[in-house]
Amino acid sequence: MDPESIRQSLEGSGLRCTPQRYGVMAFLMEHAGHPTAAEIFEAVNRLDPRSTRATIYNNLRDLVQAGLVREVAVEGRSARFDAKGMRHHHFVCDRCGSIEDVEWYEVPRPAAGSLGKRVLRECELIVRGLCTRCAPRGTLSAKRRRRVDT
Amino acid sequence: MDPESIRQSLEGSGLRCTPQRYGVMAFLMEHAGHPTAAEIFEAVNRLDPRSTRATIYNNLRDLVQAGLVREVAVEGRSARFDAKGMRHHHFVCDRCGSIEDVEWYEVPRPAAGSLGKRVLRECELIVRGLCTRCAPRGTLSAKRRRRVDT
DNA sequence: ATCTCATATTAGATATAATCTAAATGTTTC
DNA sequence: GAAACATTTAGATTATATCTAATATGAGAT
Repeated sequence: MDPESIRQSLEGSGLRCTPQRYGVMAFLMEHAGHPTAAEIFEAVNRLDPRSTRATIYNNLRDLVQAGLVREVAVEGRSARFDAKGMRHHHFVCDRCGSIEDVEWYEVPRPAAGSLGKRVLRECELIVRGLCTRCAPRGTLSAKRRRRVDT
Repeated sequence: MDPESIRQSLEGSGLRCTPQRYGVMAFLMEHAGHPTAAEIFEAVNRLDPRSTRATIYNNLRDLVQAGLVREVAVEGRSARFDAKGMRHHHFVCDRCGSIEDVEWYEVPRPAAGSLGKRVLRECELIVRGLCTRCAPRGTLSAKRRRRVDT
């Protein structure tokens, strides 16, 4: 990923290109696996410059607000983050919570009438199921399902 | 909402119809506003029988697992819960995090090829924007946006 | 009706995720 | 280089959810 283009997209969005912020953005662009904040924290801190947890969260929030990064909430798990590159939908694994991209295709929007006076901004599709790592093993039946490492 | 039919849907799913569990289920069926666990806890405990937080969470988990209730995760906010009645999509307010139902309509599923060996279970649409309470006031621009009461 | 036992509930502790605070540091503007 | 502003930091704090181990209870069997 070209460092200069990262710098430009940050500054183009009114964000200063600090080493820490650059690190978060660059990591997200190089790792499309939808990491959690904790994973980003760990990965970034194996390199330089190191960041504190608060800085990671601050920068993720700024990047999301600037529209450069998308945050995806998953039931019962930590949020995951995703550099907005090509448009795509999301596949969420019901078992391990991992997120993968699904090739983009147009989805019809709800009729204006059914929305009333609400303002529609975005329309996103979440596909749920079992990822390839989880599928062969099928569904867990244990009542209190334990988290699974991603 | 007919008490007997609630009892039956619980038992039909292999869940004992305890007063606490019944209370959670009945509350969700009577309040389609997608309450959070905390809201359910509060509401249920204004009546009898009272439940502890753990019981509310246990029952919500059991109900979700039994397929009677849906959990909806929202970025940066607590999970919300929804008795599965008629099929519908969800509208999430970007500003206050509230969830409203959007009339159901069929959405095309991703091509099998693009999913690879993943198992598709469900396909849900999330519509984002501003709810009627938030829309007139427009988008907040404050950098550190505060939570808003729902 | 009562016995039995897996299931459910409880209080409180604990874990996890995310945010806040206040001070220090870095950057830009004049 | 001083003022104004933005960012980072360490650590405390909050919010959300889960766990633990003891106790209670519902529902089928007797």
